[in-house]
Amino acid sequence: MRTSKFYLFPVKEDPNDASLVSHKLMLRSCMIRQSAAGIYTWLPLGLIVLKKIEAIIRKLHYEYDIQELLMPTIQSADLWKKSERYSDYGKEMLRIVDRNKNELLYGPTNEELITDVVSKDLQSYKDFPKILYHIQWKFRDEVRPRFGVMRCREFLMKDAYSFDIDFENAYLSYCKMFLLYLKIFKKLGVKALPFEADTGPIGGSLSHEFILEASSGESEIFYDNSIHDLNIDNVDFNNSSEIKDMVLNYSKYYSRTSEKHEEKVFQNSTNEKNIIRSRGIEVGHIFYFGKKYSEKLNSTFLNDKGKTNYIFSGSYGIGISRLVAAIIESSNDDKGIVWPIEVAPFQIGLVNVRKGDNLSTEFSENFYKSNHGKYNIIYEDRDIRLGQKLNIMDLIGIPIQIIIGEKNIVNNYIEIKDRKSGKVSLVSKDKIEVFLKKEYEL
RNA sequence: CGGGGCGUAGCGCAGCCUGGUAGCGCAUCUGCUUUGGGAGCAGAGGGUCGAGUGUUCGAAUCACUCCGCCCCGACCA
Repeated sequence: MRTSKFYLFPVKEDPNDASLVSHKLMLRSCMIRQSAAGIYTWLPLGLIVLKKIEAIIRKLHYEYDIQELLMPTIQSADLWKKSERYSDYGKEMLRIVDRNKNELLYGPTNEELITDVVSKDLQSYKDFPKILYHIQWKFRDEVRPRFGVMRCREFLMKDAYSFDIDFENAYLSYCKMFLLYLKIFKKLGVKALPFEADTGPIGGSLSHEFILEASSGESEIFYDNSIHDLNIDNVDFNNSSEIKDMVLNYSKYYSRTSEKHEEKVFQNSTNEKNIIRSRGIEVGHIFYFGKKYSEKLNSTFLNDKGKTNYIFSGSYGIGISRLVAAIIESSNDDKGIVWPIEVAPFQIGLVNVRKGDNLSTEFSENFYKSNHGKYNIIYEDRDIRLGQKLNIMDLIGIPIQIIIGEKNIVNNYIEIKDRKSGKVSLVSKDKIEVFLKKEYEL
């Protein structure tokens, strides 16, 4: 993408309405625009990031046979009355009445709906297990929306739902999702840890929150620092006992949110030098709730003895729109956003220092034309001052900045700047690909 | 839902107390000069001062009502 064509209107000054760094940077970098309290428009730059996160999540779900579907944003109140959550969910739920005076609602979550959908198809024990997910906009009428897309009313969530024949299998699904979530966050370049958590209005008996450590986070967390040493890279997802053992390994280390925190247990189970008390942003939440919804909605199947049983379920959410803000919150500096390369809107920022210099412009044009299919490039091709070009690249957090200027190009060199470290490398123009491969595995 | 603050040009703000028909910086447009980290000079365009009602000869300014947004707390993905 050329900046001369891209919808990008960065601003220098901090917006008045924002207090959180991520919120300020998202507004300044032209990623989002507010439309009402807790409701935002995603502008091209922001949407690219959102889509990148979606793509990574989709890919990993697909690898583990978890299939995507798409449920509506608007749901009928009937199912919610059956599950008795129509009244329980309270004012958080946005209620709508249609022209025929039918009660509808803008979905805050989808347990009822998906349970209803699958119960018509999953009739035999042979049809299990199944895990389905969708990526859909949700609406929760927050008491106090704040911090930009961090706590907004309309937000994008990936929510998955597992269906099993008994507790044993349902627990295995839970464990699979537990590890999958760790995998996803790692792939996103984000350090999120699992914490024992409250189940809230979703209900159930087993629950973990995945939290990204950040001082501005709303969750208070307590954990054993050794949990960082655990590594899931070599777990075989086709081996049930390996999966369960790995989750068990995690549960050996103390890691709880404030709702579940017990100071004495913490101190007795954790080596003093490993005690971490901190804050963080909840980016994922998984629940096991068994028959809670299948009983209310009468979702049953026949087991191998021909007997009718209720389906066992769990649900698994990742706040995609919140993740965007959370990543920025944990990765920024005084110049702006520092994207992990995995989710950066563009991997490479190609900066032509001076449009008037023929050699630089010719090389920049050629490099862009022959490489924008291979790499994700934003090409600064405008005739503006260098300071602006570089500051914008830094603000919007482009990880690799290739700078083409007359001083170096006459000697067949270009500069490659690393956004995170600020390190600038002088690279021969024929060795760019080698350099990118070696340094960034591109 | 309790407490506080704010609403004036695309953005950030001043003006309000003490009423007299709106100003600054950034951004935008034009011209010239500049050109390796958000340039300089000269000029230009852009505002029913959140909405309504009232007081007044006269309201951005005073009073009342409403709306919107932000922050702190309680609550929550």
